[in-house]
Amino acid sequence: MRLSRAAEYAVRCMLYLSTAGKGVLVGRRTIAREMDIPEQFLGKIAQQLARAGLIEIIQGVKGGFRLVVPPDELTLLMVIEAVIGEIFLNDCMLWPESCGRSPVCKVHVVWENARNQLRETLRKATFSSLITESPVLSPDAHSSLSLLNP
Amino acid sequence: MRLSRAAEYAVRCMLYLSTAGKGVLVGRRTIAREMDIPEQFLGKIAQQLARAGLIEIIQGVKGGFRLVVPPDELTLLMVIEAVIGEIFLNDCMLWPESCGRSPVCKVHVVWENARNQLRETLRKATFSSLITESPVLSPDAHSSLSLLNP
DNA sequence: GATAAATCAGACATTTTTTATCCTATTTAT
DNA sequence: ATAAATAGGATAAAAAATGTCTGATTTATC
Repeated sequence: MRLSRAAEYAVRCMLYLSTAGKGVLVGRRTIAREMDIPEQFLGKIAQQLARAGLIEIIQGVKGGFRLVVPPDELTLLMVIEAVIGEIFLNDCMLWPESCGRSPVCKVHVVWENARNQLRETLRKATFSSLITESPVLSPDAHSSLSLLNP
Repeated sequence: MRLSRAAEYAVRCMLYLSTAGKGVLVGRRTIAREMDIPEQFLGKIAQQLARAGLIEIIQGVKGGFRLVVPPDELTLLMVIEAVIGEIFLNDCMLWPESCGRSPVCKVHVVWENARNQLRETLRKATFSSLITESPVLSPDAHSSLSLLNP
């Protein structure tokens, strides 16, 4: 019932890119170092974010990632579902036909409500709201100052 | 991000016991058969439900399970957390000290809200409300009639 | 054009979690 | 005593998650 680490990494990455600003190119290594993400793993996650149209990946020397969606249109839900797929809280909701109890059973109604609530909460959380007046980096990430105070 | 099958089984088991009524003894094999749960696995799950004080396990010939809590006081939250532990949606909320971003970062506020909402929704869902006017058994479970129409 | 720095993409490895099952012991009605 | 039922620890099997390795590709720069 927990968020995967990959999704948590994705959020961290997008927080960093949001702080940098839409369209600003940041190297993969930089993000990995600043946000405590295994660099190769970040590569995999970035592919998913790119496929979802949230970032653009630039190859070659001076390559890296850049935010495509403006932070005030980017939501936690978009980032998380880009990585873990559409959120479902239980199986029978995902494959109602395999359960046989779905349309009639009130349990599924509860779960459906819970799911909708959760997704709505995550949809309301834009990255611009998440980075305002709130440090995104851990206290010991000194070098981040180069980004925040250019 | 999905509910474990064990928790789903637990819910099914409690739905059956709730239909039977508080204090009514039902054999493990019966529940397993009627609710499509592997019998040995159900045994394991029942131990957790018993430890949480939700059911009582009777050994010996004519043994089985019986509901301790009345269905109108029994909630989805109680059953699910008895099996999977207290619900947390992400790690940093569970071990804030390991993250270093917890108290300041707004992401965690969002997740905390989401968590509270989810738990509240599940807390409001009592088993008495879940079994009223709603068939709990799959259509092909003929033998269930012996329980429902004694 | 050659080189070096960067990412891509698929395969592979490792670890953790989940989902059971096996087997012996224990309990209890008859 | 016996037989039917569950307990509980050990173990197995499967699935998912978390990375890592390696060769290919892209691109700025010399």
